[in-house]
Amino acid sequence: MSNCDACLVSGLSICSVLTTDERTELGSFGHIKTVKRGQTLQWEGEDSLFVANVIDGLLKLSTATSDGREQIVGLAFPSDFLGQPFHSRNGYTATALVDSRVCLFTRTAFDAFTLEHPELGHDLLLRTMDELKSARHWLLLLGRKSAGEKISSFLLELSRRMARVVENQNDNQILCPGAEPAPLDRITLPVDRQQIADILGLTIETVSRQFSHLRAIGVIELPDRRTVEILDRAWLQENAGN
Amino acid sequence: MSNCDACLVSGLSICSVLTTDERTELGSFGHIKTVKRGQTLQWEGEDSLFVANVIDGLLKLSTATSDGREQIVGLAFPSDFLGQPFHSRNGYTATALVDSRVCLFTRTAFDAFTLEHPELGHDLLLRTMDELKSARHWLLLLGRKSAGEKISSFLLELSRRMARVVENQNDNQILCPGAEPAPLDRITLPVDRQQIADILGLTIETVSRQFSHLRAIGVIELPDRRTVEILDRAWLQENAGN
DNA sequence: CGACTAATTGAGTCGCTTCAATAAGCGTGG
DNA sequence: CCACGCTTATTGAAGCGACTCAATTAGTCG
Repeated sequence: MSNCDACLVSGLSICSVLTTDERTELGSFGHIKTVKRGQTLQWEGEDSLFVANVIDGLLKLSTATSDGREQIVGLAFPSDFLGQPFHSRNGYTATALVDSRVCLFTRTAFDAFTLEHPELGHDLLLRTMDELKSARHWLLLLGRKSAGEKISSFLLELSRRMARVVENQNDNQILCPGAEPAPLDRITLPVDRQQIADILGLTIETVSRQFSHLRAIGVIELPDRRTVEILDRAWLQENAGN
Repeated sequence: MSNCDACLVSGLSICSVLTTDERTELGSFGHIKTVKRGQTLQWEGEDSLFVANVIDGLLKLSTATSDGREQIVGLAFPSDFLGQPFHSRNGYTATALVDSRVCLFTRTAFDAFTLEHPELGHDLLLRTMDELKSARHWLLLLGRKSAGEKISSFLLELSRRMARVVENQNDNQILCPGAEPAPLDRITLPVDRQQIADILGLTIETVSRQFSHLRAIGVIELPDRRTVEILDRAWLQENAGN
């Protein structure tokens, strides 16, 4: 049983639509699980036994071909929902990119609870629609953009999402639904070059070359391999190919 | 006002979860609209004023870059749901590929009705999750598959989906939820080469060359430019790169 | 039958990948 | 604290797959 009142993401996660009592009830059959970096929470195609809220850390959602080519289909940041409610099989593999904590529910119990609380189902719908929207946006990126445009898009998107995470970490009680925090100009990359390649449908060498190129023309700085500093955001926006 | 009892897709569309009375109520503020081939039902980024059920025909859902590159992000077959409930802006452009008919609802009225009928919202959730699943599957295709694998995947997927449409046309009253009809070996392509290219993130020439190659090695036959006959389905499955 | 569009085929180019070598971080233990 | 080894990233050179540009052929419809 988890302590929802102290939950870092209770204001942004799916739980935020519930009353205190309802949240306590849902929390009574959820529990917190630690997922170590590299550990896989669920495998694509296997039985969908659990759903979860990400409390902190970061996970990648991925699919792969039988011969081992991988495509990352999403990233799950704190407060994101994870898993396949009402479905018997997992649609993707979920692996922790850094040590993470998730609030885990058995799928069937969560399903039943959702059916009794339509507002939860409604919030799930909105979240799923949002994910669908960004997945489709990513289709355009993968299908039609050049390597340079992919990198620019990635940096802008990451800057935006990381800002939300940081915002929530700094002050998780004050919530401004819909209000977007200012994007970060200094990003600590949560993923290595190979994973950037797997997100953008490129190779590690191409990612590296594009980074070097952006640095050479003064658009970004690379203080160390996990940090990107955006010097010319406008340039990135003009060259993201949107 | 539309006549739901005579609706060709009432058994498969989102309406199927409603009681007869509810369906009549929903139908009372829906109306049937004809969309001619090439006509656009909604533009990406504009106000989300309507949602719709596809009754018959076929529409493409697409996004584009500012310089005109297009990516098709989905196809809407009869009984598919179209639009952005609970969202103020359209997430994609929807254009009829052939003369089509849709059952149109004003978005706000549909939203209100959905909130009063949780089972409709629940069905919407399941459909959205399904679309998300296939969108993510498509990310793997666009990001990691070769042109040949893309074409193979496309033919198999199309064969599967067209079979469902034909099944429903032949006998729209007998419903076997979950039961998949046998995939078709003779497909009438609902799209031209350019649109196949826009779906697969390729050029028209590459699509054409891949088709020619498959014909040369005896995997398919091309009786005319809108027909593909699958001679060796197993080969396609082995070379679809899943 | 002739004009138009869609599709195919060919030749050449380009961008990304592949393969290979070097360099830079980073943790460990001396 | 620095040397050492390991992992991760960068850079270079060569190859190839898909694209571009261009010409031809095959359908389609008045």
